[in-house]
Amino acid sequence: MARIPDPKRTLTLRDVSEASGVSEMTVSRVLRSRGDVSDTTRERVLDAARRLGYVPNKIAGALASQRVNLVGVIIPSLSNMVFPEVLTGISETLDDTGLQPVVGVTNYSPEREEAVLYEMLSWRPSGVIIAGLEHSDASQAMLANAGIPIVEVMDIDGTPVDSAVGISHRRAGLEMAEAIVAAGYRRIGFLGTMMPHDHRARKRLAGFEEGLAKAGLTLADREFYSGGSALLKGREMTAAILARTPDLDFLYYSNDMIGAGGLLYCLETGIDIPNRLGLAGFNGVELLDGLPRRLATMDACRYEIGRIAAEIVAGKHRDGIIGGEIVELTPTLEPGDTIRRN
Amino acid sequence: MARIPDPKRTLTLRDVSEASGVSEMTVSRVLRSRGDVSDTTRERVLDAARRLGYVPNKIAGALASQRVNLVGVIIPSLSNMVFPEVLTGISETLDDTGLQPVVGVTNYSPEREEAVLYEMLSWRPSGVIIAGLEHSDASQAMLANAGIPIVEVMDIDGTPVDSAVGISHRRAGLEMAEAIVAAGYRRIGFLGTMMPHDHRARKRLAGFEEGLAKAGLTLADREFYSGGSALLKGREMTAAILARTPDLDFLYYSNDMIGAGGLLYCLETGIDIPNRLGLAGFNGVELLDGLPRRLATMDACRYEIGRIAAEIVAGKHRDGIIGGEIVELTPTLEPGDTIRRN
DNA sequence: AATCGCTATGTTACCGCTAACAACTCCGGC
DNA sequence: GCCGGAGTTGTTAGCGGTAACATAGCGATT
Repeated sequence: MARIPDPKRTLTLRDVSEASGVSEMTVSRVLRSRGDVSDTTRERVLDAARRLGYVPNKIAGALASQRVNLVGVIIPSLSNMVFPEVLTGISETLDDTGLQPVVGVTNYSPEREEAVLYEMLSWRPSGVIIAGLEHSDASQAMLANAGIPIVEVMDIDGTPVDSAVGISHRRAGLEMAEAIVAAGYRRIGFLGTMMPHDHRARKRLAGFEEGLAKAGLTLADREFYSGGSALLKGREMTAAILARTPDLDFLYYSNDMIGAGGLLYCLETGIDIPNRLGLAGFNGVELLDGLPRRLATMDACRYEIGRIAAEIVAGKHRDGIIGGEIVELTPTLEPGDTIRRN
Repeated sequence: MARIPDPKRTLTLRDVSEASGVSEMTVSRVLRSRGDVSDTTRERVLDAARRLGYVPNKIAGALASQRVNLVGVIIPSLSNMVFPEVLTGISETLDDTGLQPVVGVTNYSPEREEAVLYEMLSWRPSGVIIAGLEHSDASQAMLANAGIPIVEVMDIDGTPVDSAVGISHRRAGLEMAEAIVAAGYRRIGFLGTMMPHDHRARKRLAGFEEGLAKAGLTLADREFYSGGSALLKGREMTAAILARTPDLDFLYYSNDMIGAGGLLYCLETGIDIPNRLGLAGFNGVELLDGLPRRLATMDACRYEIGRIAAEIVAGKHRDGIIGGEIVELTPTLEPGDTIRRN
């Protein structure tokens, strides 16, 4: 174990510089591998730094260099399965850029989003990736004036501040409706969350109803929930909606988790899936692979969204282009075993 | 929209000070609500700051004040369900302390843990919450010399650097074994992950075998996996182990997710649960509530662990005590419907 | 009226590091 | 022998705030 000169005070460049007999500047150069330093000096410095257990102070470094290797990532929730996957895409892409993601969670609250954004911008990150296109006026203003790359992710139905990467949830809902109608279902129910700030779920529903309307149909019934175990809620809601409107022949769930609950419920109850009743969810979560039947769903391109957003922030996506990019990904319908095949 | 003097340059205290006709120091005082400032001045400053869209620079502030309102949180994974819940406990508790969590993910790799820790410490956080008690020598040294509160969470079977909050996974395994033996099961199989760095899963298994040994039993068979959809893997592994060792009468899963997969498989196959075959998992995840039967499990006190860890870092847990606290929580066995009742 | 004690505000000196530039060494080429 | 340039190291001046202390204003006290 190295001998620590003064256990109370934290080490600075000066300590390393004194321990190795060179100037602070040279130590700084060695530790950042920047500029020319002779091999012997480098070794001596690295040795001293290691021996002392020196950890650089990025606060001072960032202030002096006006450069911060942080990227703010603002998402509504961590318990949703969806966002961790976006994060994975971001992290992996950022890994070889020297940039580091810093995550903030808003719980679908615009006020918290504003607070989190303010806090993040006060650390002067080199970019921000934020879920959704809907933000408070103050948040919009902060994003617009931040002077750094901003990427709004998940959704492209709207006008981004700067860049955007995502899918059209309106279209996702619409296409699902078309597929369901094409499969011959007519009495269709919707089950989803009650969250007023989940704009993407709202847009999917709007697109879905639009798709039904094209075929002259409307939703036969709907059921909403908030909070609790999604799988359990899926069961309960399915039981409730079927009790209320027994002649439904299709249930569209706003996410796979409640869809999976509904699927389990129907299988137990002995309902003939997909003939008597069809089911579909949204997201394409991995979890579904382990279910007794494969729930029809639509992939949300989560990993890909994260990857591209990170590339844009890092300036690696189409070199030269600085901002204002809009990347629309197209989700694919996975019919699974819960929609009739024609 | 406010008129921005110079769109290129980012705003500083000086801009606000000039716009409001007071010194930078007074602006600083207003924005931090520290010290006495007259109401008229305060209003004038706040107005100017709002009008300009000023966002304070915490980098400069932190350097000058030697105070950083960040708490580093280092966890192995986000896709595990378990850690997001710990995070929730941490966030909620930190919320009214002015402290802010910053999350780093290691993917169960000691090397990445070391890198993430180094990166975090270089931002001089006011505390670190880190999962597990096993770290590389370098990581241990960094933690020991950081001069800030360190809380190692999840596990208490070992020696913490500073404080620790968690459960004894050894004992959790042992108690589960005792319960299973008491229920009359004798041919017991284990199914778990192959990750060599998941020390907690390893300790649970060790405790479990210890518990079996007390009754003169040993594991009849075992099956490991890595990667992929846990639910699906649970199915596959269950099929595999039962094919190989058909006379097993109990399956102990290292986590609820694979346990749930196993449960679904067994129900489909028509195996008599819990009489012909008993099942148990670990964690007590909310997901289980939606399953056809309630899987036996043991709660890992995730939320509580997060809450207490955050309190310790914030200095709110037993005021006066600075560090070196060890808090052991005791998980409770939830027998569910998959262990025979006597 | 001089003194005291507040409150409200300003001034100065850093925090720990890095950009920019200066300086010095050593080498070969003319 | 002098010069130019490359390679290496040092010096200086901030980056944008805040702690600590200084100062000004003003009513109350004696």
